[in-house]
Amino acid sequence: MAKNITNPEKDFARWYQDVIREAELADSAPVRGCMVIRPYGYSIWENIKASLDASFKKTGHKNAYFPLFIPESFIKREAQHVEGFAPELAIVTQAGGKKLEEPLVVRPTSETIINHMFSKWINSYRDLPMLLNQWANVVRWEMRPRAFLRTTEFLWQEGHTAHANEEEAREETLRMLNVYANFAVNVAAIPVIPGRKTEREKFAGAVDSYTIEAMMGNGWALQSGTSHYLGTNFAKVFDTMYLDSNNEQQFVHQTSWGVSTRLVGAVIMAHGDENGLRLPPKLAPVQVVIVPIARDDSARAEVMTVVERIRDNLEIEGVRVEVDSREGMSPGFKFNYWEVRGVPLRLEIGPRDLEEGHVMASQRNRPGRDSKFTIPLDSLVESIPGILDRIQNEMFEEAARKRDSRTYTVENLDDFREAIVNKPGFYDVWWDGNTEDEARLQQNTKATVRCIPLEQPEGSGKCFMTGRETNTRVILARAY
RNA sequence: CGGGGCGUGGCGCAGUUCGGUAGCGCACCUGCUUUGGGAGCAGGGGGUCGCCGGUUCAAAUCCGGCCGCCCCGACCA
Repeated sequence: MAKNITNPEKDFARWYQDVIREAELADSAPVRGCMVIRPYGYSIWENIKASLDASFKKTGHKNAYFPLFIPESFIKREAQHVEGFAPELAIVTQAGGKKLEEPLVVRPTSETIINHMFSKWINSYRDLPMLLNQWANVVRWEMRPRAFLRTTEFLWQEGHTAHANEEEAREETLRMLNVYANFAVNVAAIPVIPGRKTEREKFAGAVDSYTIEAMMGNGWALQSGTSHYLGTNFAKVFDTMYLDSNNEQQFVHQTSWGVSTRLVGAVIMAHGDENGLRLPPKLAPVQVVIVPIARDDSARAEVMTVVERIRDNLEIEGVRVEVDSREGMSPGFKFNYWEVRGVPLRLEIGPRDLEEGHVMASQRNRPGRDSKFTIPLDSLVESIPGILDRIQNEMFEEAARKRDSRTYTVENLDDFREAIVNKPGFYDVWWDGNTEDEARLQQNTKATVRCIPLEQPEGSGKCFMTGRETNTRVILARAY
């Protein structure tokens, strides 16, 4: 059992904070709710960024940057938008030593300022679609911050697109949701359920919101990415119009979509175990750590020659590798050090291995003795990429198994009330409720409708809350 | 904002009841010995005890006020 890390079975929230501290992912800042992302945590975010950014570019988007400050009046133009965001705005009223004519909002999201600019840049149907993305920080003064999951300031990307008609915009909305789902599954090794948000849960200002919902280690849900069809809601209040081929003015149809540093939290909570972090190789800042073992100087020299050659060859293969040659620390200490940090693969190389012609390897994702195996020295370098792939796959399979084994169903609210406490997880139920039913559900159980999965089964049944016959199933869960 | 808890070297805590020279573990520094699952010994550095005020010969400790943090809830990427 790892020192300084609470058992996740006993206290999951505490475990989460312990892992963040011990793995040196982040530290709290002097301002409440704000977080310093430390180098190791930040490099996980950089890997997330690099992967998504490539996908955005592949789907035709270009990066741009819009300002941090937004005139307060912009936020107020779209009724739903202002209602949703007003309570959590940080507003600058004074600057340059005097009171400002108009207060400036520190952006909570950029739909408004982007529409302001789009309305200048878009004139003709030939300007469409306009496909932009920005990597930025935003500020939302939430009541209950949690590291990575809900910080006052957070880093994210927000895509903003404008299209000639509803069909194209809706297609874009789902295309980007799919980009997120693919990232979650193939890169973060986290299974997700893509679905539509209910009226109650959708983005302030959207016509429809879509989400990917992931399950964390305690059975709670985490909304891990969202994609919105905004319709013409913002276009109408910002006059974002174009001239169509019939010489008629039309409003653009828009989308916005985003993922944030919350994804780092998702990776921690979906994969971590009682010994700390476990990182999927595709996101791990260090994919392979080599711990050289030597009793004396002459052994060390011999071992290091081999270790350095292996490191250089792995680097040529594109593997992110680090040699832990720190002196005065025992091998056992180093093993634990890198395990807490979730490094997927460890190689131990000492005089004994050189004699026997192999190295000892340990896969972080496997428990106990199963984690250790040997790799022949002469085929070491070429076998590593395959092992990393194997770890990546095993981690996804394990997360999927865990998720599936904690996905249940119930027939009525009373059963659910008990079930969600005794067996936290996803509840896949028939649903025909309205917004009031959702509110009642949350009051009674603290759970919410996470999404209406895009994939719906055949047939019908009785809504677990209203008893009405329906052909819609939804996922219920407690959520972060 | 409601309910609970807590502020004492970097981290975790004891000391507060009953006022009397600020302590322990980990971490850190130096040296020697160690190194295949969180090394040992010796020496050493670091704290105006959250802040302000009061009582007192004397306050981490008693009194008054303030501030902050954490956890649980309402809100949310």
